[in-house]
Amino acid sequence: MGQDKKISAAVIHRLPRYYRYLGDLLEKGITRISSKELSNRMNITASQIRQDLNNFGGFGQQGYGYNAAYLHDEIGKILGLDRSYHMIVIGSGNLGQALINYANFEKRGFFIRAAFDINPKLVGMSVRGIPIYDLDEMENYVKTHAVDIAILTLPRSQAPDVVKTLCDCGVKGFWNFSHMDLDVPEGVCVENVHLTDSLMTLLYKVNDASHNL
Amino acid sequence: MGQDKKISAAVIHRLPRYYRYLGDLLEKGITRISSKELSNRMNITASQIRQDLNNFGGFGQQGYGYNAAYLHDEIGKILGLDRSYHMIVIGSGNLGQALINYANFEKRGFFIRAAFDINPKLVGMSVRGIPIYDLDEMENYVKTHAVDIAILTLPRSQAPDVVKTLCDCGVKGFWNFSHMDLDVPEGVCVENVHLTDSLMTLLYKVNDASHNL
DNA sequence: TAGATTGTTAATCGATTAACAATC
DNA sequence: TAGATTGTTAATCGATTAACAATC
Repeated sequence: MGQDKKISAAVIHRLPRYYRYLGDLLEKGITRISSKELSNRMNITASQIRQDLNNFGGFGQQGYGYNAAYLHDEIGKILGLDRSYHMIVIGSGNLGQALINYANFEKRGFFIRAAFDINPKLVGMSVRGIPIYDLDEMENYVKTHAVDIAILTLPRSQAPDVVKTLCDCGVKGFWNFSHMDLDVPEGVCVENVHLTDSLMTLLYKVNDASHNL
Repeated sequence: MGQDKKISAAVIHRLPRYYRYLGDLLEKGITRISSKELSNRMNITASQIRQDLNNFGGFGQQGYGYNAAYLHDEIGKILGLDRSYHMIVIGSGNLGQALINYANFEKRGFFIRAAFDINPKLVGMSVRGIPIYDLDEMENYVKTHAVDIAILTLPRSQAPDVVKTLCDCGVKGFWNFSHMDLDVPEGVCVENVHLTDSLMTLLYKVNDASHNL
């Protein structure tokens, strides 16, 4: 990416949010934005915005601010949105199918190419044109097709075996919706979406707020 | 919750993970665990575990460690899992229905009581026994039923109006899957699940890892 | 030029880690 | 009692915020 020093997780997690806000600005026809103005909209400090961006380069201009379209585009490149990705869904139940049906992914260049399941009722079906194959065929599929990312929407008990197989086949990215932390080799990346954990966090906040009335 | 000093977001986000690991230990029949042993399993430091827990009280015993069942139970109480919650789903498309179908929520005491949508094809249907009502009926429903949490799985354009109405009716918790940051009054809590942001974060990591080969 | 706002260095704040006395 | 491990204080580390010189 050009930058050398290690970027902290906190910064990386803010990048998609910057990207989203800049996209919104463009839709509203706003072409120019200062860190001050963006900080007001995003509820963070202008200093943090400038620090974050300067991890990757100087995208602004003194006295002017940032060109929204240019900055949007540059953050897109930093995130890797300037190319497309092949994805597969492992576990084609409700959540897996919901993700397959989410058409917006394609606009961003995320293409779900195949889905897998062990349930004979699902195998052979297709969802929005995406075929659901038997899980037994997964290994062969991954060996014969380029797969950038595996989306794990399967029960946790099955996750470790599947992950092992996919790692052995060279899959480097896992978007993990199974309620389990994965053990992967060096160089393999995991992003967890632990829905139950997320909901519990909300409960804590709601209860805490009601106690502090 | 008894504790007085403010608990940081970092700690709160780790609580469900502790809860999950302790539940796993119990399933394996492990009754006793030291912070050292737990730190090995969770890949964090023992020091952090002890610091985190001591925000809420002293749950362990010198020379012994922690009783897994007791600690699990106590963290459950801290999270508010000792009571049940009424939830509604706003936006009953693929993702909304997938969440309704996720039966595990009920085991934890999270009950989805009703769903809403504007799509006439969905209104009148029911999913796993949960009725889908017209969005117009939402306000009346919330005024006549106890609703702890609203799950927002609707397009972002519709989110602000719905949130305004629900806040006015006294809903205090939002589990937000719409691709937008919500503006809510003091005392109302939001937990965001920004799926696209999450996927972009994964892309960054995957690309970064491949550059550093 | 004068005004605005960046990029960047320095100061502050908070979170994590280390250390150890207390104690089971 | 001796050994183990907590609860808690102190040290370190990193992230956020503030400040300001550079410059468009």
